[in-house]
Amino acid sequence: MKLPALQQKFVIHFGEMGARWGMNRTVGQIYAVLFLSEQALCADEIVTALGVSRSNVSMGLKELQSWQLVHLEHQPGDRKDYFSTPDDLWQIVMTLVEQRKAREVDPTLTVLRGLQMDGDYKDTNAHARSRIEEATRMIELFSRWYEDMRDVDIERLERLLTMGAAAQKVLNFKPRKKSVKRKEN
Amino acid sequence: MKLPALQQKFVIHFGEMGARWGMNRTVGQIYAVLFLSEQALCADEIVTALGVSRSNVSMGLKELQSWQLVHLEHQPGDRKDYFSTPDDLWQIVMTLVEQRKAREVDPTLTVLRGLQMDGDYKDTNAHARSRIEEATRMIELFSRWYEDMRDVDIERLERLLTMGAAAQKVLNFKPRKKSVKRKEN
DNA sequence: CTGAATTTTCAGTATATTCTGAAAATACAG
DNA sequence: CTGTATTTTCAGAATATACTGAAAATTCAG
Repeated sequence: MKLPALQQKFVIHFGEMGARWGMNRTVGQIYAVLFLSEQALCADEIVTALGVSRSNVSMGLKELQSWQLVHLEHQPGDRKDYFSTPDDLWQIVMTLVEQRKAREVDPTLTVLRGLQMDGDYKDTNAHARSRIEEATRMIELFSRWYEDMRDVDIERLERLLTMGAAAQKVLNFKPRKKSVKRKEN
Repeated sequence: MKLPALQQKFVIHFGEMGARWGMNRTVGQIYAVLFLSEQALCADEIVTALGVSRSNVSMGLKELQSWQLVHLEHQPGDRKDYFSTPDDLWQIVMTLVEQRKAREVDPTLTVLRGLQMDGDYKDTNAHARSRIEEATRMIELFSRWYEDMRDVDIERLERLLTMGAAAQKVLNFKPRKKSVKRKEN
């Protein structure tokens, strides 16, 4: 299971990306290997593909399972664990979004609401209070939207995305807000 | 500029979150302090609010400027630099999204397209090729949607989000795809 | 049961990141 | 210019994170 050069590049890039997504490099790489593989792979195949220790792969797979990004299966007459990613890329994207929401957005909402319940809240200065409330409102808006959208399948989503964009263009006859400055990269 | 307990909690939470968002804890905290403050603050005020070193604040502010999340200004008759966050929360959210896209999505798209240009590409096995192509297509779909949406102002966005959700509910008379399993939190 | 195959755990090590204080650079009033 | 206020840089220390190999735990065929 030595990886061909091209797949190597893919794997390395997803290692870097994984690191920005709250996994670490190895976890990202393990995922990438599984993503490209047609068959489910066992831990040792991943070890040779990536050249990292067996224990590292074991920990990485455990993390991917906690993200619900890989699926464990067995092959008849083989005691090993085999891992694979869903065939449906859309499902993968939704899982990623769901997990990030659970790890980033939901706890933030909990904290923000908690602050507003807090005994000291009324003593906080008006400006800070209104920023906290505004932030809460905005996050709730997105959460609600996301929850409505969560179960759309990909064909419908494509339609909705196109629709949203078209609607936006129509509404946008009026002069635009100045856009956020972009950064080259 | 010692922070009241409630604001302290807010700041600490955004420190944790900042860490998951590719800044580090201190950078997140600096941002949180500025976000809650009505007036622009100078570096030393942030130092006392957070109890970290002056140089750490200096580096943190530099990073926040590179993310375009804070704005530097001056007060008449004062040589110090003062920093603030935009009043418009919507603009802040758009900046965050823009930056993450620039740091996560765009480079990935570049790599994926690069692989397909690569001399070895045709030699790669069919399954890996089709996964790479599928991923490219999906990321392009979202990028295009995002680019269409980028300049919407908040009132319009609220309408669009509501519209999208409503449209989704109407389309959803037909049986749903099974949803991604959710995790409690 | 027993023992081989396999996975998991974990203490210690290696690596990477963040933070600090001191020194250097910059900015500008007088 | 000179000197003071301010910000930035950076080498080294502190901290946090990731990785390994060896040992322990688990699984299951015989």
